[in-house]
Amino acid sequence: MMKIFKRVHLIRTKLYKFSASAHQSTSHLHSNLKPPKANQTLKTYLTSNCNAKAILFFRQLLRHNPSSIDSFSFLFAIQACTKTPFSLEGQQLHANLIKFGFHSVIHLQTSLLNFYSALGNLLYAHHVFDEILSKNTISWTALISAYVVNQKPQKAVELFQKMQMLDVEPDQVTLTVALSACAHLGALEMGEWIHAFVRRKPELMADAGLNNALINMYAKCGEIQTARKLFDSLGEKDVTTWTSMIVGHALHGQANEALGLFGEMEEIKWKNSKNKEEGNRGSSTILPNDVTFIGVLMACSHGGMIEEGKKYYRHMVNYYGLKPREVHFGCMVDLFCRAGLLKEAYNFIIEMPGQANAVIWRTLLGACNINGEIELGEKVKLQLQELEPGYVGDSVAMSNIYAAKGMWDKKVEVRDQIKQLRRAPGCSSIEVASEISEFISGDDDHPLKTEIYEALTYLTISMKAYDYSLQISSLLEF
DNA sequence: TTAGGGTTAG
Repeated sequence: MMKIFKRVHLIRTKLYKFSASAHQSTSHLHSNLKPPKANQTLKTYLTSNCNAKAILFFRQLLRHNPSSIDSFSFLFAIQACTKTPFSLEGQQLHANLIKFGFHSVIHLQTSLLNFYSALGNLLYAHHVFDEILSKNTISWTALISAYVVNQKPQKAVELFQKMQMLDVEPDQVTLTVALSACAHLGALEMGEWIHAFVRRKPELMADAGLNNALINMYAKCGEIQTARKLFDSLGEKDVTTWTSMIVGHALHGQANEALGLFGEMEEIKWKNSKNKEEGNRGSSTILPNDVTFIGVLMACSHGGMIEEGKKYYRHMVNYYGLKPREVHFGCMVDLFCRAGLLKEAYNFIIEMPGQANAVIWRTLLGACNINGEIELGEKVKLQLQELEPGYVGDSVAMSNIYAAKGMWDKKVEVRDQIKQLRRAPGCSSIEVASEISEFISGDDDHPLKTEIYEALTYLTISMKAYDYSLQISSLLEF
């Protein structure tokens, strides 16, 4: 163990020296550059979502007119890579901005953090954050957001607390992101603490996004009445305010409340269009979006309202012209499954455009388990075998279906297959520490488990960071 | 001309 810590220390020292020397040698360069016209073009591509064109244009500048590139050009180019995202091009930009001496420009660093987060690469995102010398509220928020977006809410909350300890003042965006983490975790106490913090500052209380995040947090933490009270108290409501509340009611099985709110939303729209005909000015119209319909369909599904669900689905497509996404198909399958209409669910999956994902098939497999549908269950299991062959849960569900019907031979057969699956080694992220990695996976109750995990985490970060600095130098050609 | 945001099936 000591050897690992020493190694980690050595790597960290090397990295620190690498990053410090880069800052010293090049940080003066960007300040002398004049803002070029080229940035206008880059920005136009970016706002019209022509991200590939933005990258190609940047490449042309780099090859033929590098003196016209400043830190703004890099910023727009990184943003173009983040939106799509373009993984390799973004990393090449990272390498090039180091070459240009822009690596300690905080706007670029924060943008890079966001880029790596969009790739799902939290190690690099965190490493870019570590390299920021004077971390501010925005860079902290970007890091916390990266962990939330990548489904690590616990880490996000820890960072939010660390930020407080370091006396970095959170703003409305930080609090919104932190509330999202609380909602994911069901961390009501922390959510309430944030609400109390918000109440003390009038400028925060006026922020629409923050209020929406509060409604969502209360609803997800089981405090649906508090959520509704807050919702009713808000004067200005946007589509997300309505959607958050509809989803909240739907999750609590309150289908009538959810659908009632959706009705109110549409009523405002009707009133407004009538006002328009009569030449009066009404309040601003709020159109439901595709997420609103996820809430509506969830309400129908949780409330066992099959016909209503089908009706709203048609309404979404035919009246609002919204294109259903995979998630909407999933809602419909869930709707049929909860009502025990497994054939309908299966037909819906077969007829939906594109390939159904594993989650959708798994919803049906779960329903087959509850309803003892062996034949259909086997058919669904074959699909899942294709999509995610190593997923043990599907085999467990299948073995339960057999067991419930007393088909013990079949059950034993599947159980044996599960054992085979488990024999495959778990994912060990670090080769050098494979021994420890295996040791942990075999002993969940080990008294030093936390310490070992900590050491492994540090080691992973350091190794990755080292590898990252090497990659940067090999990527300098763009 | 700059960086970070909320709602999304199981």
